[in-house]
Amino acid sequence: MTNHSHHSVRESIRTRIENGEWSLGALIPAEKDLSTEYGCARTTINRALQALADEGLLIRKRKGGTRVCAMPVRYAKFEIPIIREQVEAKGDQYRHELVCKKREIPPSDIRAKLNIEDQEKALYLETIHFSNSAPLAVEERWVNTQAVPEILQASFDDISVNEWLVKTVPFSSGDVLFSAQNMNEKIAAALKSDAGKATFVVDRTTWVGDEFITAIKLYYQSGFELYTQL
Amino acid sequence: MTNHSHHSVRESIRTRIENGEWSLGALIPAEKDLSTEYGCARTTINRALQALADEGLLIRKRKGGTRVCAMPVRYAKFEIPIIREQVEAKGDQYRHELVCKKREIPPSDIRAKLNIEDQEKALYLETIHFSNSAPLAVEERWVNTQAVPEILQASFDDISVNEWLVKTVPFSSGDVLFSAQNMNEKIAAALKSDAGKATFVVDRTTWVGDEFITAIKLYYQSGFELYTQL
DNA sequence: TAGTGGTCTAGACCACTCA
DNA sequence: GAGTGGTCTAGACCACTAT
Repeated sequence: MTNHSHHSVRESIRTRIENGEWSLGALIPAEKDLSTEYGCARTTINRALQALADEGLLIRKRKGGTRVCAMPVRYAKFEIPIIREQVEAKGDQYRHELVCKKREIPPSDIRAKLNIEDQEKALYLETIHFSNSAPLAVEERWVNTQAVPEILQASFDDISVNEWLVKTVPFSSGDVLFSAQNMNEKIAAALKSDAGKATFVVDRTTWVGDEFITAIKLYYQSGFELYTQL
Repeated sequence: MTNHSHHSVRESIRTRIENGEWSLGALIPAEKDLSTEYGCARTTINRALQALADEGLLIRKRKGGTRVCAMPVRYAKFEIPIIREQVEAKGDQYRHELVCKKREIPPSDIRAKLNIEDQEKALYLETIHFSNSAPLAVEERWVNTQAVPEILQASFDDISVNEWLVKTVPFSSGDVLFSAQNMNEKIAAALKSDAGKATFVVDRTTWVGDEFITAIKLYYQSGFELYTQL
């Protein structure tokens, strides 16, 4: 086989693994042997195998060689969606409504998450997101104003808080917690639903470097689904 | 700066982006210029920039050059967990109970998902997963026995259906749907909870090549959380 | 058409780790 | 110590696309 391109080599190896040519945990040929077999440079084989190792299909060790992963772990990768885009992707019209904006001392769990000192105030914002004038999600957000003082001057008539932050601190890190909860009275009222209905909850904390920016809790309308692929 | 390694170059560029040296959508220097600046081969720069492009931080076009992504999209990546490991990772003891196993014609939505013909039977399995003898999740699973006929001979005393499938068809593709639902009477009974409580639902379809293997619906105990990082 | 990224090569050296 | 993967280099050619 004379195959030139790390893509084709990668897919070829992937197919051979899926077809069971090498079983779980088995050693596959060394890079130099594969480079002979495929008739290309070792660099090309290396590139292909590294990609498969990144995917979790292979495990590679110097001297130990390359093995088919014995405990294949499936990773799912999905976008943390911007709600406006979620809505507009469906062809619906997006709208949001800021229902609360105040500066006050956050509760202790938020203080801990955002690393805010005891008597320090933060900005609290509550937004309802609409899809075709039906409420899609309620957003409760605390912003660490020490980290992003400019936000106190921003108005959120045109863009949502989230979009403002994405533009201002675009490359942040974060963690996310998904769960299912029963709506309380307040959330149910905002979503024009009934208390007790199941709501998909996304709880997210965001930081840049070692500064915590914001903590968000999103309650989605009942029936909401998050899709992804393996 | 004389820096030799695509890792360090990658992190250096990442930091420069995060620090706003190049703004959203801005053009960054061409590979050959960066290779001069960093004092390394163009290949090394290429490797670093490709990695950042994979992450979604950069957008690259031939002739058009490399730009900081104007609409940064955050990706979350997480493992599709094997329940046993989820449980044992917490130091708890795992146990499962097969409460139903039968061959019958699946409902139409399952037939569509698994591409099963109208009068064809499939295998239905219902399992309860326990963590320290407290029910953690209920699993409803349909298996396409035309794709995996060996499963009819397997007993599931030691390992769960999921683990059997992972071992037998390790490298499958799939899609996943997360949602929040209110427990119905049956699920609530299995989880020793109450009907109406919110349950985190994972709905997953798995295939190999163009053959559909299995469709799973997992109902998690109320309070369950799925964690991931950005 | 010219400039950019995409890729391949051949060779080299290093780092790790198994025996 | 020896065999494996990890990485870098310098040069080359190609593919795409903005102008």
